[in-house]
Amino acid sequence: MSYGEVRERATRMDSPADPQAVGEKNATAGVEIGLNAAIVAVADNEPQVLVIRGETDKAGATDGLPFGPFSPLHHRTFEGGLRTWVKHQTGVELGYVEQLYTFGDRGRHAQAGDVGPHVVSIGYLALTDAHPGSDLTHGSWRSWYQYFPWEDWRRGRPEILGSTIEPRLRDWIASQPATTGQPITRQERVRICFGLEGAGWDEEKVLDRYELLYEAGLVDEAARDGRKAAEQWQDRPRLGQPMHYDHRRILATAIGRVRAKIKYRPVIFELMPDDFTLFELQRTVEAILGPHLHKQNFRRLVEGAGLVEPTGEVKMRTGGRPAKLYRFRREVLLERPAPGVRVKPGKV
Amino acid sequence: MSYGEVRERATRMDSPADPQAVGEKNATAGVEIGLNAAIVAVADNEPQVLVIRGETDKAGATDGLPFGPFSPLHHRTFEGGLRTWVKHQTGVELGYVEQLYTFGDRGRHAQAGDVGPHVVSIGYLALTDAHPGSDLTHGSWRSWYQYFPWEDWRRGRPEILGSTIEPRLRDWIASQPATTGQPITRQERVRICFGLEGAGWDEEKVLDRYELLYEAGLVDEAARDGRKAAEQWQDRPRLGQPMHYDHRRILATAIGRVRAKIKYRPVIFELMPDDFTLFELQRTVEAILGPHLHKQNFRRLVEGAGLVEPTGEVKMRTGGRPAKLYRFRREVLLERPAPGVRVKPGKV
DNA sequence: CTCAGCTATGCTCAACTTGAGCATTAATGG
DNA sequence: CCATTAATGCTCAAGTTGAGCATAGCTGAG
Repeated sequence: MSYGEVRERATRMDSPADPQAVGEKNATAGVEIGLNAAIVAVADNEPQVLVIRGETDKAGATDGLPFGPFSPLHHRTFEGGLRTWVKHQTGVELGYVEQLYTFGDRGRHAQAGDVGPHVVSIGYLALTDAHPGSDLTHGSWRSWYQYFPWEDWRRGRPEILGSTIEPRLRDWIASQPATTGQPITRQERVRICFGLEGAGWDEEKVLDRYELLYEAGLVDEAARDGRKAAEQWQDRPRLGQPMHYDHRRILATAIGRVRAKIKYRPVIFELMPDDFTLFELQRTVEAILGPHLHKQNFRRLVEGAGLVEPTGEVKMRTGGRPAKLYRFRREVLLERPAPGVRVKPGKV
Repeated sequence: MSYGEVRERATRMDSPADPQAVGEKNATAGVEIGLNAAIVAVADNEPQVLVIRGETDKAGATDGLPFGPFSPLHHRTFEGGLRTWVKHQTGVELGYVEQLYTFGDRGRHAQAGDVGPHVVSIGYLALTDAHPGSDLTHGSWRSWYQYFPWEDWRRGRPEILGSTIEPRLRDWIASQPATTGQPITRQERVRICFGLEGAGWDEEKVLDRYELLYEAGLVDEAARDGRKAAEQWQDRPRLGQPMHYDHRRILATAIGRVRAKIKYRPVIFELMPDDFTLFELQRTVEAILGPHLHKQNFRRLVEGAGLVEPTGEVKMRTGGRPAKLYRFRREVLLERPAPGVRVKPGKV
């Protein structure tokens, strides 16, 4: 299957304020299609995302997701186009690829005052077991929790929630106009999204949380897009590192999707080497999901679901008793309708 | 929130072979954006989808989904654009709206030999409790099982599976080239998708089943798109009514998505009147999902999940004992992280 | 060489959920 | 008034889940 020739070109990240820089062939049109990919790997128990470093603005360097124009003349399918330019641009061979969402809202994506060609970006999630640090020609790997520090619950509830996010959200709640016609109050939205007042943290609501922070004017992107920011919080610490355009939103979508997906599809193995110990698998799942999992139950779950089989080897030097090595059992795809790591967050 | 003025225009369905008919402003471009909506309602215990009748070809009239071009000049958001033109075109006020997928594969969407402007269509799912038969200005309501008869398991396993689909698929399996490099055989794909040999029917795999039938050349769209069809099956009965372009594929995506969604989001109530009996609710869920549900357990589930509350009224003339009327409990959204009708198909 | 320390792995148990069916209640139509 | 038809209530066995105790088998310090 040939997807046609591919133009190599710098990523859009190199010229973020210049909409004309993309898609010469389509420049006269009202609409251009761009593909954005959240490319995810796990290394050293950290969920890594491939970002392109942008130029430095007053707040420091701003990262963005890899971006490539889609030209129907060169690519037969979106996914084919994506795989090709990601390979050319970054050297990374993608494994699992899934379309996330098509973003086209004016005012959210574009810079303020944009009246030029409209860019519709199709967000993709891609998983790979590429070793971070290997042959990247552009871009670099970053922990996704840099951009979403409140999503990392592996060492318990993240500091930033109590210290910074909650106070700011309380202000936002307090400033709600009395004459609200909203079906649901700010207070209740915050409660649900952030699991306050006993509501429980739902690790899949990554996008909801980000959008709420955006709406409350608490992430840098909000101010940049012209949204009235919460004045009193203009100073540090800011809530996670911002990204170009709506890329952090796309990343939030991606994180939420992987977190949901690993529960009913064995995509976690896209992020693992061929052989692994059950605890390594658990660490990877925890890296993705955020919270700690109960070790013995995780083991029971994974083995019971027929997701893995022992290789017969053991891994020594674990720091304790040697651990059996396992591999993914592909046959599980033929046996169960929705195989996945059906974990629900428990205790350490 | 104003989405700007909207051009009223005939749906693309009126001129299916004329790619130039859409998006005058963008005609010079390589890419145009179209929005397709699978608009779903339930009436008389049938899941209905709003279709536009196309002109008659040799196989009879071919239906299509409502289609509207997206112009960034006129609409601020995709969803806003969608709601507006659906309202103008068909008179239907949409309730719940959700983006499904962006389709852009050449050769699948387009007519054979298409080298003109490329159309990227963004598929949407919309739910409404509009009464079929009410003020439709264009389009008409059709049971979605017209297009997917094998998905209707309410009266047991559909006839068409054993009588027609299985024999044809067996031929397809038998004709698999021996030198296959596929990781998974045709036989196993069929087994998983169609729940053969004890694999169990998964009502959410609507798209997988349709795509497999397409690949096997067993749906009319496959032959139309130039795919080598299974010669011996050119005659009737054909497998479900075909649709224009890739619209049946979009509808399959929509059906699969609703079937999955109602299990963890209370979207089923978008399809219900304000007050209803639990059995009416069950019938609606069954219409969507396909299979029969265990009545007492359904009741336990729905009440136990806090999804509904009694209105205090009863409905007489049920044919037996009067049934209590219930309404949707909106508060459930604030109480549970993922409220929905968590049914799993059981027996009658 | 031995034991403390550490991780892997095995096993148990109570609480809860789920699938299925029996039993009872309350209308309707002749 | 009774047979019929639904609606509704309840029980029970089997399976799942959350949590913790217990044992196994390395490594490194002393």
